[in-house]
Amino acid sequence: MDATAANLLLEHHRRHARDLPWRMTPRDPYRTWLSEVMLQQTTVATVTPRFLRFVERWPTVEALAAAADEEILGEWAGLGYYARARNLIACARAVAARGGFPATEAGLRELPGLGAYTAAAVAAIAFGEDAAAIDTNVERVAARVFAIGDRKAAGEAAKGWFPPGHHGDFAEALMDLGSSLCRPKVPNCAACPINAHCRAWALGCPEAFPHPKVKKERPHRFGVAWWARRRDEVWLVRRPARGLLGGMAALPGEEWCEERPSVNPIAIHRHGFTHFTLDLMVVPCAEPPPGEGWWQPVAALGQAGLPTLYRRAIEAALGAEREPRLAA
DNA sequence: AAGACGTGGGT
DNA sequence: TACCCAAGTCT
Repeated sequence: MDATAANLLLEHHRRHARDLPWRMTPRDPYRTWLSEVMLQQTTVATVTPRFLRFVERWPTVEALAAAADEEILGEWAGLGYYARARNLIACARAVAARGGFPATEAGLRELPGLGAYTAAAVAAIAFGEDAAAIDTNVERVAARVFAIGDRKAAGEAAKGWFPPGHHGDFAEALMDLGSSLCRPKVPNCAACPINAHCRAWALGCPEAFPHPKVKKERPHRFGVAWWARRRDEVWLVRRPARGLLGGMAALPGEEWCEERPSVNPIAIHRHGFTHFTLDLMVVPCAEPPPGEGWWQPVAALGQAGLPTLYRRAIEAALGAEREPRLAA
């Protein structure tokens, strides 16, 4: 592919690169790794404040490795995809135990939570290795530049495009381009530094590449969450370590199912997950259900580390307590 | 290898 | 409103 286009893009990036908090010089492997994991399927706008809190609380991988699981999971609460946080903990401890991050893509790839993309990104950005980090932005930009419909094929084609010695910068250049100009919808091709090298632009249909993903329908499920109150406290539990919201703080409850349970809820919270929609029925009960748990002061619910599902459900229940007439 | 896995913002 | 999508990984 065209080295001219690659150089134009790098030049454009040097002038227009966004000033993001994980882009310090020299690049810190810890911050590079942490930001890359946070950014998996998550926007820069969402990550930025959370990243700053994280590195203020745990400035080094050793500090993170020494923290308790619940503290880290609580700090991750609301960010979603909690397997990332569980892998983050395991990864930090493995890295601390071996005395630092592996400096190669292959070594990084062995760590929990580092897949093909993240291992390449950290190797290239933090260690200067010529590893091609192919993410959805790179796939989309390449799909348009080369007019390739298939995302994965476009990503493969992009590998030969990375300039030797500049893989980290080039990956960031492609990602910034993908988020600012070469957006999924309504790309701003007129302002693109490489539009003269773009086949999709020449064809007059940049939005036709890559081909759209096939969408599948989201089933509906129901859940019961027990609302056990005592003075100014609520009974919370910790969910099982694996699976959906694994290891996170939660309201106690039953297994979720396909049929609407016949209960008398104080509030119903509808929550959209990636692969299904949930109606969580918050049902008052006199005593906490059997099992482990703790009384959480209502005034300190913000420090409970609740994922958004339960934070919202609890807000709805507290609102219903205050305004019974508005209850569903 | 297709499905599980969260959430918030943009349109 | 409803849908699309985001710096993916794991099983």
